[in-house]
Amino acid sequence: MARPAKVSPDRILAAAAAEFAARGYAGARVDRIARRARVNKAMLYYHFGSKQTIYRTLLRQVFAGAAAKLIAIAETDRPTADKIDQVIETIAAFMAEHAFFPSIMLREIAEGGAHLDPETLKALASVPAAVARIVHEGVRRKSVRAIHPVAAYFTMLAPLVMYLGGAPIRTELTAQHLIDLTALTPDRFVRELQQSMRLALAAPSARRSSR
Amino acid sequence: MARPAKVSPDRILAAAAAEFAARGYAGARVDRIARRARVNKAMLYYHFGSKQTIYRTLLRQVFAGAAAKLIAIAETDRPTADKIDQVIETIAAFMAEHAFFPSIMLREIAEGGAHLDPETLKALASVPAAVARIVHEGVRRKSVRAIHPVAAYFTMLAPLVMYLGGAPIRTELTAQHLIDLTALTPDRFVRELQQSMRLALAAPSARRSSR
DNA sequence: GTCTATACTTCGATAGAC
DNA sequence: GTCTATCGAAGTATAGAC
Repeated sequence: MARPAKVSPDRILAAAAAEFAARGYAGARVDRIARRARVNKAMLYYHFGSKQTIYRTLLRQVFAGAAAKLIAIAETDRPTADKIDQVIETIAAFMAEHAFFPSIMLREIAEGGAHLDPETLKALASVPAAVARIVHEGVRRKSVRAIHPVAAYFTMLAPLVMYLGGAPIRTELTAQHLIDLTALTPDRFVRELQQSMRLALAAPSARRSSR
Repeated sequence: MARPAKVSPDRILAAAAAEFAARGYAGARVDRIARRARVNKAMLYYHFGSKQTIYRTLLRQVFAGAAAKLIAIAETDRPTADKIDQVIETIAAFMAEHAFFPSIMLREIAEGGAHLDPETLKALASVPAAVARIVHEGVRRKSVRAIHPVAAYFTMLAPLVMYLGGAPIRTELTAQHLIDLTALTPDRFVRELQQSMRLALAAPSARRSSR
């Protein structure tokens, strides 16, 4: 559902992703989605039936895609510290590939899931669930300090989502000379975050290493 | 601009805060703001002139309020580690007092500042600026490890914003039995985050303490 | 499957009486 | 300052020809 997309529904979903990310559910315009997808608006209703259905289909796909990658990491049998490193890297890569994902995630959290049906909510929930599972295992094995897995989830992924989703406003703030972002590339940000999380989550016995 | 509010404009701003937080700029309805504020819609236009002006006025106030608290912390002469602890605590308290703040912040980041004028952008920028200043000072004094101050800002505050702003959706996920939030109160979350940040940001020489 | 034209609704904003 | 009534624009969705 990413960039190429030859079939109508896929092109529509790709266009919808950009529109919903930039404007939010309420701000998104069906006409604009149709135009961006280069399909007639009637086609869009022919395939999906409503704006809401497009939105839910899109979110279900993207949450399921992200969760699948995290679950694959969880099922590895590597040390938890490595898995956490991978979670950060993998989500960063996923968001780089699906640039609309951070914005939509930020908006949906703020929205309280108002536009989501139970199935889509379930897909959304599988993301923190997968991360929490990894952290929980680490805590059980005493390689991660005693922390609530959901607290760890937010500590790990919220910075990533807000940093990557905040790219447009940072551009704006930089243009107005209101903030100094010298040398903070996305790549460096990811490495800084990995480092911070290694330090923040390591069990006391496992501390000292900073790689 | 918080809860009590006797004068019309203040009541309008308080109502607008709730409406914008719950629905976003595009989703917010002027009629609903007027109703919530128990003023006639015409009064609302009499005082503010447009939906956009209400939004900008609100955001300028709230960002300035948050930044003021952070600047006060920055100007203290306590150890940086303590200041960082205080930043987390203070922002958490500020968001508890202004429950609409996290949602609006999440939305505005996703929106890329589309509805903001330069002055409001400046108010927004003063929040990360204050935090970055504290971190930068710590790095200079070698009590904080070498990290980009803006990276540290996101690592510290994004979890707080997403966790607190995500309260509605967590309620939803909990009701559907899709996530386990046993024992993760906001208070515990704040303490976990403070702990994580102490571990993540301490300079190598200053490590070992976990209080 | 595809398109044009349009029905129906909602919403931001204002006119104008008091 | 306050209210009622309403305008005009914009938006989702659909009917119906091809």
